[in-house]
Parts: sequence; C-alpha cells; structure tokens
Amino acid sequence: MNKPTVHDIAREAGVSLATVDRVLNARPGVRENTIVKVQTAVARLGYVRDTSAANLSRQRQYKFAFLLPDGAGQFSTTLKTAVREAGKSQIADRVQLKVHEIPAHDPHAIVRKLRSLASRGVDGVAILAQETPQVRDAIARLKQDGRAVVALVSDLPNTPRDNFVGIDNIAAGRTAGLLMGRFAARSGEILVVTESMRSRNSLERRLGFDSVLASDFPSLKVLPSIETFDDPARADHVIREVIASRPELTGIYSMGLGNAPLLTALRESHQLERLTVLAHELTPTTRQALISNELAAVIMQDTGHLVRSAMRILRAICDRQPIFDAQERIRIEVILRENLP
Amino acid sequence: MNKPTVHDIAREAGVSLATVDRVLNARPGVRENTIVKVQTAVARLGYVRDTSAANLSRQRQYKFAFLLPDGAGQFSTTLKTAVREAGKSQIADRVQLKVHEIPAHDPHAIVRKLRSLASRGVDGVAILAQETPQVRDAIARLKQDGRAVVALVSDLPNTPRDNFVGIDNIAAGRTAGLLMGRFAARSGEILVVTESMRSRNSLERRLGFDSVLASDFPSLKVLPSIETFDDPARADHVIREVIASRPELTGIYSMGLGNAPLLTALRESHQLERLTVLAHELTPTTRQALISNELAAVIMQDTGHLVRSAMRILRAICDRQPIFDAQERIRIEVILRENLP
DNA sequence: TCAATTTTGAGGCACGTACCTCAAAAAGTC
DNA sequence: GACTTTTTGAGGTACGTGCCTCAAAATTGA
Repeated sequence: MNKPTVHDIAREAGVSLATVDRVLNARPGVRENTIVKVQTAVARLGYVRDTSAANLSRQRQYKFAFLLPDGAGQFSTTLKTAVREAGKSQIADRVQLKVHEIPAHDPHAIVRKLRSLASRGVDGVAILAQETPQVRDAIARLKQDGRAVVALVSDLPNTPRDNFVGIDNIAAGRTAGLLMGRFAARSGEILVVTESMRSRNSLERRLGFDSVLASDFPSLKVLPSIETFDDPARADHVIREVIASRPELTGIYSMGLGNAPLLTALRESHQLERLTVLAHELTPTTRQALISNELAAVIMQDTGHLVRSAMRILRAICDRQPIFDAQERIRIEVILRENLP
Repeated sequence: MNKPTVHDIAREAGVSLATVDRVLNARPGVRENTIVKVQTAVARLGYVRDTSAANLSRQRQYKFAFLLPDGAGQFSTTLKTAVREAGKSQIADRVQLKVHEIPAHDPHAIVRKLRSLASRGVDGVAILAQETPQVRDAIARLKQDGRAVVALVSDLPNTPRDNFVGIDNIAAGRTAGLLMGRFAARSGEILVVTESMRSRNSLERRLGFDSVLASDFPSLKVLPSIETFDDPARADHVIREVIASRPELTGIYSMGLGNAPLLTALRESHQLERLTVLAHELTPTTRQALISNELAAVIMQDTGHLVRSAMRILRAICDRQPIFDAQERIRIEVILRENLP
C-alpha cells in the first residue's frame, strides 16, 4: 500500500536494482527486452521517482542566468526583484539564479555577455532582448554548447531557443482592443504609442488591437503608431502635438513601457478625463495612474509567474523532462482600479 | 563556499551534531546559552535546512481533506479537479489530498463528516461551506484536536479557522461595479442575481458593487437582489418577470454560481444584445457565453492557486512555520473574450 | 560534598535514489 | 566450441537530515 520504491520495481520486474537504475536513468547497456520489463513494472506499480531523494543523491546544481535590460525601467526592476524572490523560494531547489544586466540597444554587448556565460558553467539562460542577427548567432552557439535557452517576455522565434515564456501578444493586443472598444466613446480616434515598432511585441499587440477594433468597433479609427524611441523629451513633444491636432481623439493605447512621460504629457494637457487610456504592465507609475482614474486599465503579465515558469522550463530542459504547457501558460491579466493586487 | 550543513553548524558553534539537531527541531533539553550559540552559528553561516533531505528523513506524511459541496455544480467540479491536479504536482511533496463531498444545505451532515475526519488521522482540513452554528462548533472541535483548518472561497470569520483562502469579495464586487459602470449604457437599471443573500460572499459582493456604482456611476440604479435558491425553475421565472417589467434594464450582475439558467432565460428573451451581463467564475458555461459575447466579462479566482495555496498554508500550520501572505493572496481576475486562459 | 538532575556528545540507523566497481552470466560471432 | 562482446547482478558509498540510545559531562540542590 505504501509508495513503491526502486526495490519494489526490481522485485516486480525480476531484475536487479542496478538494472532498474540503468533503465530509469536512461543509461546504456540494457537490452530492449529488459527495458520493457522494467517499464511495465513501473507502470503496474505506479512508481514515481521520489524527487527529494533523487535531488539529495544526485548533488546536481543548476546555474541559470537571467539576462535583463539594464537601466532603471520599472518593469525590468520588477523582473529583477522577481528573480531574486524566486531564487529564495522552495521551487528553486538546487537552482542558483543570477541576474545579468545587458544594454538593451547594444547587440555586441549582449553577445559578449552570452559568450562569457558559456565559459562560466551556466546550465541555462533566460533572455529578454530584441532579436538581431548577432543575438541570433550567439544563441545558436549557446545551444550548440548544450545550454538551455528560453526567451523571456519577447520571443525570439528565429533562434534555436528552446521555449518562449511570456504572453501571447496578439491576444494581449486583442484584449486591449476589446477594452478600448467597450470603454471609449462610441466613435473617435485612437492613438497608439510605443517605444519602437521594430519591437516584435509592439507589432503583435498592434496587430491584435487593430483586428478587434476593425471587426467589432468600426466607428473607432486607429491612428498610425507613434514611436518615442525611449526618449522622454520626444515622447512629450509628439504626444502634445497629437492631442493639440486631434480633437476627435478619444483613446490612447500605450503598448510599450514608457508610461511615465506619456502620463505627464496627458496630465498637463488636461485631456485625461475625456480620454480612455490603456497601458501594459503594472508598475508604481501605472498603479498610481489606475488609482487616480487616469488609466482605465492595465494589461499585465505576472512577473513572478514569468520567472518561476522560466526556471521550471530551464530545469525541465536540463533534465530532458517534458514540459507541462498548461502550467506554463502565462495569463493576460486585466487590472482595474478595484482589483489591484 | 558550498551550502553549509548541520555538520558545519556543529563545528562553528562548538557543539555536537545532536545538540544542533535538538535546537533546529525545537526539542527540549538544551540550555538557553547553547541555543543562542547554535542560532548565531546558523545565522553566521547562512544555513538553510535542506528540505529534500529533511523530507526524506522524516517520513512525515500530511493528510489533508478538502470538503467541497456535492452536486454537479461546474465550479465545485473545477475545484475538485484542481485538488486532484494539485495532488499530483511536485508541490504536493509528501502530502495526500482527498476530496470529501458535503451536502451544501445540510449542516448536520457537514458536522458528521468533520467529526469522522478527526478520527481518521487527518492533519488538516480545507472547507467550503456556509457558516452555521453547527459548523462553527464542529470546526472549534477540530481545532481543539490540533488539526489545521482553512476556509476556502467563503470565509468563516467567527470560527477559529486558521486562515481564509479566497478573494476579497468586497473588492470583487467593486471590480464588478466598475466594469458595469464602464460597460453599460450611461443610465438605466441594474439587476443583481444570486442563489441566496444569506451567503456571506453575496453580501460582500453586493456591498462592493453598490458602493462603486453609488460613488462613480450614480445614473445607474441598482435593483434589489433577486434570489434563485439554487432552483433553475424559479430562476427562470423571476428573471423573465424582471426583464418583462423593467424596460430600463441595462445590466445584470450575477454574483453566484447558477449562470446556466440565467443565460438561458436571457437568451430566450432576446434582450442579451442590449444588456451588459457580468458573472463570476470561469466554467464551460461562462466560457461559452464570453465567446458568444453574451457575457461582457467574468470575474474569477484561479482554482489552481486556490487549492495550492490552501495546501501550502495547511502545511505551514502543521509545521508551525510562518505563512508568506504575499504569495498566498488570491487574485481577482478579469476575463474577457480575448484573454480567456 | 555528594547525590540528583539536566545537558551534551558520540554514534548509529533510516529515508530513497544516484552512481560506481567488479565479476558473473548471457548473447552473439566465427 | 571457443571466443568476444554485451548485459546483468551484487554490493558498496554518498547525499543531508531526523530521530534514537547510552554514556559522559556539567550543573544544580541539599
């Protein structure tokens, strides 16, 4: 009635403990015939490996690196905190997490960092970066060296990364579109703002946003995306210009991370009351703006889930174990003033 | 540089392994003086107990019972599935979960079940039930027997339960109020439906709902709550009556679980297009209604989180370990057609 | 000071798995 | 049948902690 152990399997299969061990750990030197015998015994007894004992025995330590954009951005700060938190939790059993800051706009620096990791005995890498040819090559090299690699938040589909951990950005854009359609005035113009339309996330969000507005709310007209290029002064300038020149403006969708300059410009234009503004990611800035009714809603992904999921996936890859997709799917969360976490 | 073990602590503190063990596991027979010596050594070396090894050694098995309403309700079915899922996951290390069905409306049957658990060597109980004097007493007795008890989904504040695992229902009601105010027509009447207003959840949700509508959307008038008493025929009847007699009706907030009869009645009245309908909990019924635009939004709590959190908390109580409130806070999730999980 | 009591040390076994060695058995080859 | 090669068995040690015993040491009380 107790949980079966390897000993039980050995007895049941009529083989020795060593053979059971070889089968369970996929070591060579066992005949196909015998492998099947052991496996059916495992199935019949319902044996499951005791991970406590396994981890204890195999003194394996996993070293995972999280490469996140440097700078004082609130979102990446939150991510870094989440990595540190996750490193302390029970899930981080025998894994060692380390954050490495990378300059977002310097592919060569990213490549240098990726190379240095390989030599430092890192088992897996989670990276948040834009896809450039240099980064692509560096990731391909990491994979050749046998490291596990997952893309974080922003996918790198043309690299041999093992997995993507983040939300479906087309669906996120569709969610924003639906919220905008339901929240905003019946008709008018919608402004879409982002740091750069070269970012894959922005492209996908815009795609989803447009498709919902076009099909469900045709009376709302979406203006061409405005790019701020991470420059607060530029953001301030272009936003003021649009507000001044577009009396029909009824909503703003901020797809990127630079929400502080946007909100400042809007606040000073005194147009916030009649505008429906949607943004991404919950940060101190967006939280405050939700509370003061300046933002109608924030679409976010739970950074804690993000990091823990990346960790579990990296581990699964290292152990050559299957990944439970259902558990790893990151939710698109809608946060309003009243359901702030 | 490696992780310190009990051996390191013993050397550092200048005591024996047995003494370190006695201190770490709070066993008696150690002088205050020595306890301090060991504790400072632990702090200095940054020792953390290796849970894998500890669990392996101490063959402790936790037996937790989940008492959930019987019947074919979709929400409690989802919960039961979540319990089974959680039982298989890695978090359920050395814990044994079992679902016990209880008749929601028979306090004496619940009491009988609670008593039978005590004799069956159960270490902890998670219970979803309405608070009645009988249930109160039975829980008090369980606590006296030294079992851990958490209230699930619906709080039991006047019992000695150790914890409540669920959402803040006032905030959930407020979230619904905000969604209703933003989604519905500028003015009109709002219908609120539930199984029973004697349920604490319904009371709190209504409270939050009303307060947001009153302060932020005074042009929406909330009608008195309608109770269905879990009776589809009655639900059908009263809902049709309200729809027929209230031409100003613009929104419906379904606070309880009986969404199927509500949606059927609405569908047949052909009023769904002009009504904003909000409901709780994602089930096959509400999912389908979201997809077909019959429901504007669903407010849900992740049943997986709910169950895992209850499990972690029960364990923490059994081990007399602190609970990390931040991790255990259950999110109020807003689900629209486009961010369905 | 002596006896009674409390505190500490030394050591061992157990948990279930990983991983190693060495020899023996079985299978395959000519 | 003699040979090589592959497969299997038996047994061991290790991981870090929990929990036990028994004796030795330290402390306390009278």
